[in-house]
Formats: sequence, C-alpha cells, structure tokens
Amino acid sequence: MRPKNLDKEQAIRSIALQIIAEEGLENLTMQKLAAAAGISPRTIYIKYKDKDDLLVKLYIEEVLGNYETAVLAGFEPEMAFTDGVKKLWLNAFGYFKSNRHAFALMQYGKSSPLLNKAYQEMNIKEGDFFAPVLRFLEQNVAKGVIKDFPHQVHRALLFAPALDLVNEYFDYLGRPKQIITDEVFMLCCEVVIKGMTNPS
Amino acid sequence: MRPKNLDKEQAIRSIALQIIAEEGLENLTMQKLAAAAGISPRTIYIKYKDKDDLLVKLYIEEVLGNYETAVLAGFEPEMAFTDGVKKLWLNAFGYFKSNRHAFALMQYGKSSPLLNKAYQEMNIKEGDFFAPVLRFLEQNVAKGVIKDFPHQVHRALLFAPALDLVNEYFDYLGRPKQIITDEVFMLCCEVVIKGMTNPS
DNA sequence: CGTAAGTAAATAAATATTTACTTATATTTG
DNA sequence: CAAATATAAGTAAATATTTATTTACTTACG
Repeated sequence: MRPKNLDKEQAIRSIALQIIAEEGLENLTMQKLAAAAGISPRTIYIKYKDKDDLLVKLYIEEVLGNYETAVLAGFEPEMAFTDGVKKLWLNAFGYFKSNRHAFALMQYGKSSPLLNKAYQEMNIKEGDFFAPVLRFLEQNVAKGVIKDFPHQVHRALLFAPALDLVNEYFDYLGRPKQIITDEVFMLCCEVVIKGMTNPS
Repeated sequence: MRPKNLDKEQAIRSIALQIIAEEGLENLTMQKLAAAAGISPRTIYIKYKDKDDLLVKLYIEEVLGNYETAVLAGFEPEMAFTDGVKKLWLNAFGYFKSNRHAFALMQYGKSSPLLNKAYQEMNIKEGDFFAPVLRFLEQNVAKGVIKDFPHQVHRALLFAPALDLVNEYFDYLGRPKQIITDEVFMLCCEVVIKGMTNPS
C-alpha cells in the first residue's frame, strides 16, 4: 500500500493555519487550502471527515497540544510560585513568538462556538488540559501563598494578560519599535505575581 | 417618501449579533440573517454596502461604541486609581451581563483580521478609544501610583483578566452553580489593582 | 405622483463534498 | 524471488448547494 505522505499532512495543517492567520477563519475554504497546498481537495477528505473535523483537529492537536507541551517544558508543580509562573510566562512567550499562525487560531478558540465546544468536550474526555498547572495552583493555595479561588479564576488572572501582551507583540512586529520586549513582558509577569500572592 | 423603519435597522443588528453568538461569525450569511429578521436580503443592502460593511459597523458602532459608553459611565480620569479601576470593572461586567451577544462579537475582534483592521483604522481616524482611561493611566503614572509602561501594557494588565472572567461567567450560565459572582469578580479586581500599584 | 423603502425572484460565483479514475507500494502467490 | 494483485493514497473533473449580490417590480408616504 502506498505510504502516507507525512509532508502532505503537515502541509495541509500549516497552510491552513497560515490562511486563518492572514485572512481569517471565515475565509478558509477547502478549495483555497487545497490549491495553496498543491493538492486536490479530495486529499483533504481522505484525512479529515469534513471541514469541521479539520478545524477541530487543527485547533486541538496542532495548536492547543503543541502549546501545552511548550508551556509545560521544564515546569514542575512543586516549583515555588514565583519561579513557576515565570517559567510558564517565558515558555508561552517563546512558543508564540515562533508560532504566530498557531496564535491566530488560538484566539479563535474563544470566539468560535465550534472550537469552544470542541475544547469543552475534550477537556471532559481527556481530563484537564494543563493538569500540572492545576496541581501547582492547588499546592500554592494549600501553602497559603495565593488566595483560594476556583482554578478558572486563577487562570484568568495568570494567563489572560500574557496572551494580550502576545497580541500586542504581533501588532508591533510591523512597526519601527517593539514595545513588548522580553524585559517588559517579564516585568508584567512580576506585576501579576505580586497581585496574586498573599503578604507573608 | 416612505419613512425609514428603525425597527428593521435595529432588528438586522441585533439578530446578526445573535446569530454570530450562537453559530459563529463564519456561519452568518446574508440570507440567513434576512430570513431571521423577516425581511428581504435586498433590504440589508439598502442600509449596508456589503457584508463586510455590515460586520464592521456592527463591531465598531453596535459593540465597541456601546461598550465604551457603558464602561465610561460615571468614570472620571481624576478618580483615585483604586476607585477608577473598580468603576471600570463593575461597568464592564454589568454591561456584558446584559449584552451577551455583543460580547461574542467583541471576542471576534481579536481574531478576525477584518475586524482587527477596522479597529486599528478607526483608532487612528477618531482618536483613541477610551481616551479618558488613557488620561487616567497617565495621571497615575505621573503621580507614581503605577509603573511607567506603554498604555497597551497597562490595558492588558487591567482588562484582559476581566474579559476572561466574563467569558467564564457565560460558560457557567448553563451550569448549576455560577462561580463568577459579583463578589469573586471584584476580588479579582483588587488582585489586579494590588499588582499594579507601587508600594507607597 | 414622485421618490425612497421595501420585496420576491433571479443570477452568477463560490463552496463543500462526490464520483470515477490513476498511481504507487506492500503483500501474496506462482 | 519476481509477477500479480489488493489496497490505500492520490488526482481531475463534476455536482449539488449555498452564497453574496442584483434586477425588476411593488408599496406607502410626503
């Protein structure tokens, strides 16, 4: 039997991400994608049931999966709060800086009902995404380092500003002077840490 | 001459927002919108040049415009930092709680290149959105209450967590117990304030 | 009655998805 | 161990919808 052409599979995914980043999810069509990848539309349907299936797998596997791996690299739930948070922020910034297209689809995750639903269902089936971060937060609550909020609340406080800063970083890529430098990014990280930690 | 039917104009806008919220921007079509509003597709084209024009006006006027008005109600740039931030957070939470559909399109503003571009261009033409917030931040930098960051950075730190919490609030609307209560929301506001303010 | 708002039906271009066919390779068979 | 075959991967072209947008007509008011 003819072997899978992994290049083609990867081409579909990365070119799809590129189109989404440049023209928007609403302007990604199967024929446009096939043409850009230099394949027949039919080929996409061999690998994916339909357009929704492609989008969901792109989002869950290609974007969230890789993002999780990158963010958790070298992170341990037992780390001190300050060290752990800094590690997570650095990892996230590093990952997105070299994966701009993934970031674009990531943003759609909060808007598109299709992706949102897929994320929820997946979180239920596979157990929580970013489980080590959850344990990290729980331990720091137990130690009295941070307040006892639901973890969704902790996540909002911790990561929402980071993602917004990444957005600004990309906005400023085309301009003469970048305002979101590594230094600014990490100063913000310290602001967030300071807000969250209890006075000892 | 036949008078403009303002109800119809408003119906187009609010039903468009509803479809976007429930099915996603990528599933809003002119025919679906016309059918849901009980009018002919042609009627939409009397009021809007084309689909993009409709989306951009929906986003800028209906969503961002109303959001700005609601958030700035009773807010003064001269307020003490803590009071000002609390006012902004409360206003934003209150507005979105009763405008869920507007929040959905708001989220698309960060993802969709069309809306993103429209926002940037509009910010240049009309002067900055949320100008009173800018003055508020500048004055507090001058007073040494908060650090001297670019205002985009301040905005990320200040508002990104709030929007993320609103998202969680809506996620939990269908579930037995709401975790994002007014109390939790305002506790988070205090966390953010604490992080941003310099020790005095 | 003139004019603008509105409608119903048509149109032309895109779009997701299929059908019918070709190609390349892994496995089987002589 | 080759030739034969089954099988999956792939393609080109077609199809049946769906889509944005127009055209040609109707209505209601100043």
